[in-house]
Amino acid sequence: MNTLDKPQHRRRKDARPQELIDAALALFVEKGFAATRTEEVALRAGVSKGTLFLYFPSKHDLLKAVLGHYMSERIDEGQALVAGFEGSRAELLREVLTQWWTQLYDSPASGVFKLVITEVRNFPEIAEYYQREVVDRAHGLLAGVVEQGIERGEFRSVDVHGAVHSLVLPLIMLCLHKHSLGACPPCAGDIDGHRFIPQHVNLLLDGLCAGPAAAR
Amino acid sequence: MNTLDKPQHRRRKDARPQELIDAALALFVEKGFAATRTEEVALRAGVSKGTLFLYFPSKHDLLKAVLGHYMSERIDEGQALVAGFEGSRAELLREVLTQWWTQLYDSPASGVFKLVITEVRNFPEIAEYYQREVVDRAHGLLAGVVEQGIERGEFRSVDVHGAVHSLVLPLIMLCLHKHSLGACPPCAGDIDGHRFIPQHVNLLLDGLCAGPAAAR
Amino acid sequence: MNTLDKPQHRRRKDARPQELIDAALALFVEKGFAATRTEEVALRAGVSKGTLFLYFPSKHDLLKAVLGHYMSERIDEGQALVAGFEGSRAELLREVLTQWWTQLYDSPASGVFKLVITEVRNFPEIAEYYQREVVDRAHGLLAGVVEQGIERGEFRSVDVHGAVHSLVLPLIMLCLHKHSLGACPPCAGDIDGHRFIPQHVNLLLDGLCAGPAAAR
Amino acid sequence: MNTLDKPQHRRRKDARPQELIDAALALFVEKGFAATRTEEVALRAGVSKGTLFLYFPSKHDLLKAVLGHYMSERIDEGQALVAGFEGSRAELLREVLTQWWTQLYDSPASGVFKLVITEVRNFPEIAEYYQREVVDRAHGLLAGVVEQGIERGEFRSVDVHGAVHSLVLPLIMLCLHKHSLGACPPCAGDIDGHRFIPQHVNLLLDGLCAGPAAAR
DNA sequence: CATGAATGAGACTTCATTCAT
DNA sequence: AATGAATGAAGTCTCATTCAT
Repeated sequence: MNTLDKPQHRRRKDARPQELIDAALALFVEKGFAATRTEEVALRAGVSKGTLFLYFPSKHDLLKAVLGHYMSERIDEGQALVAGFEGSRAELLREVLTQWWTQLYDSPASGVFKLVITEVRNFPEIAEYYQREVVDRAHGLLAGVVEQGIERGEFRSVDVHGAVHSLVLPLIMLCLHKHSLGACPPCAGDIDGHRFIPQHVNLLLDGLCAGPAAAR
Repeated sequence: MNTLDKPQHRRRKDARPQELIDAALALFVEKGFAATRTEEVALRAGVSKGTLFLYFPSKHDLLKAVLGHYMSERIDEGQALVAGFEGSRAELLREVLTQWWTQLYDSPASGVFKLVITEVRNFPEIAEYYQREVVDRAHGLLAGVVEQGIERGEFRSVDVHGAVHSLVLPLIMLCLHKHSLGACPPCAGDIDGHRFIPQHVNLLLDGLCAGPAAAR
Repeated sequence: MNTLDKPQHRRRKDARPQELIDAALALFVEKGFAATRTEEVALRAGVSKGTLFLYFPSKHDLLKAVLGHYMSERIDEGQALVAGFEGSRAELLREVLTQWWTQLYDSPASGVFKLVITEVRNFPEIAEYYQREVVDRAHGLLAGVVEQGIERGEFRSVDVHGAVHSLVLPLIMLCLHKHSLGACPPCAGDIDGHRFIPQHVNLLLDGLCAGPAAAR
Repeated sequence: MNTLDKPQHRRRKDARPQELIDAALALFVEKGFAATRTEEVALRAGVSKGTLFLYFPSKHDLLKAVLGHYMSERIDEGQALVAGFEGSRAELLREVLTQWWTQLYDSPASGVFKLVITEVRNFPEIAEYYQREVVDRAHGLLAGVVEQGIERGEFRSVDVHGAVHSLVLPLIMLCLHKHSLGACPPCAGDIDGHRFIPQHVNLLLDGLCAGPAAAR
């Protein structure tokens, strides 16, 4: 039977894993891994309970697939952005952190942070993968930019790692908020990420570029 | 019946709820609410399965007790610290954020952030309580200080709420990290909170105090 | 999907609720509702613990299903019997009470009386249903016949409700006995329902038909 | 320490078992043995959980005490009533069944029937005791009276055991009803035992005394 | 491939019973 | 003798996973 005979059917079948992963991400992020039933994931993906297990041998493997799927490519994008940028390091940071992060913040992938925070201690293998493939790569990328900025005299000679954390941690926190308190009725619209991201970057770049700090 | 009549008996009974809450906090933070068995909590508190239910009618009520127990009083401390401080608003922020937050960071209460992030969407009643009693109060406290700083001419005229978020979100994130990736072998010592907290505060105060920002 | 498409599969699934209800009736009647474990019911129905909960959301719902299942249709039969009978009201009572009740007595449905007696105070919703759908309907049916008998001059002018109770209560008691003391070794065969029912009906019809009672 | 030194205390202590038995009867009858908690019994008797176990080694022993306590002496009373009666057997039956049974019906002991019906199959030892000490004695008592009535020519020559059952079963059923459906809101006052008992006895005596029954 | 009925380990919770006070 | 805190066996119910159809 030729593959081309049933394009619709075929396309569905090929898309299944991704549909299941998307459904799983949404539900795991909303309710937590343990509190999400496999049947809910299946139904949200439009298949039946048993079908999920044709594609993923266990709920735990589904979690691993979810976590492995969303971040690496984003970091590739970030690396490309940095590599191709010609201009001041301050401008680069502004560019990277606003554009790149805003995209991430707006996408479902923003939920991965919550999922990792929540589950990493229950599944140690995830820790190693995530630290290596996501945290270290992303941190390294930004640390390189800050270092260049210091070398070029754009930035004061601050602690590079600390500065990167000051830049990035609020952005991660923004993503966490979006999927926790920020998703609850009493505080809807509490924080507007689209306004906050550039404000935050500007404030920190001011700190980085400032002359010998006023009164310390 | 006087409390002193049955010292051993009484003393245990009075201490039990706190012991159970402490055990529950540790385990809920480590493994998540759903993935923690009530028996584990009981055993960690040194009692048997059934005893837990003498003090808390259900696992869910235990969670509520845990969440209600740790934060409010910390914020009272912060308010006292702010109210009693005479000096520049920059110094006040430095004081509050380093001393106060370092204490929080070092205590088990730091885990509450993870617990809230994780469970707030499963238990809507928690959202309202936490937003009102913790988030709003803490944010208001710091926003007041920043506002005073602007009025006094210490700080530039920045967006107050944004600035507070830039100050606070990394500190919350630090607490989350401590109980997630930071607690996993591959990244032990990844971030040193004791170093980072003052660095971060300084960097941001530089940004707040800077003259008309260089190139924006 | 046609029922005939999956004969084995379907036929089992369709039969399950009834099999479970039958098993539950037998065990609830024998041991009482609270003293019967759900797993016993499941095993007696030939399925495993969890399967029961695919068909009934809780043990309590199973009880409601059991109670709702056995009586209403029997009363329909009684009503048909009465409606279609042409002959003396005495004969009709003899017919209805011996034939109809003997069938009931011989069937597992006879246990429902014990179950209702036992559980009605724990589950108030059952009381209302049972009083309305079973007690009132059955009593009304017989009261109608007795009334007709009096109108036609077959019976003396007795208290209708009292007479119906005198007729019916021993028959209910017979069913209760069958499933309590009567089912215990020391008194097996203590009362022979098949002999007693017609004897009892005759004795009472004698009372109903008697001339002005001898010495009262 | 002399017994007379603490009359109040002493009297309480001596009364404890009976108070516990009374409390247990009420609750076991209302909710069933399995569904009644020992603590409820203790509280209703005005003592604490542990105290119950000073007087009864187990919940099951409490049940046995309850069942053994209420019936035997009533039957002694009945025997005395019968033995001392001079007059027609019909009058004797009327006397015994109305006076004696009405007392029973009005007292908490009426609940024992429900308790026995409910629990006899779970506790086989009860069956033997109850059949021997209560059922057989009471049945024998009445059967003797009916037999005498036949011998004296007062009653027609009916089946003695059947007649006794026709007489007694509705009265037992009355007691059961009082503690089951009759105790539920929708049917309060449904049956008035005080009216029904004499009516029923009269109706049956009419049957017993009737001339050669009409059309049989 | 897809389904969904079935399973059974395991979770939360109750409660008879014990025992230190 | 009386209490009531503590225990842990046992019960109800859930849900990841399997497998006949």
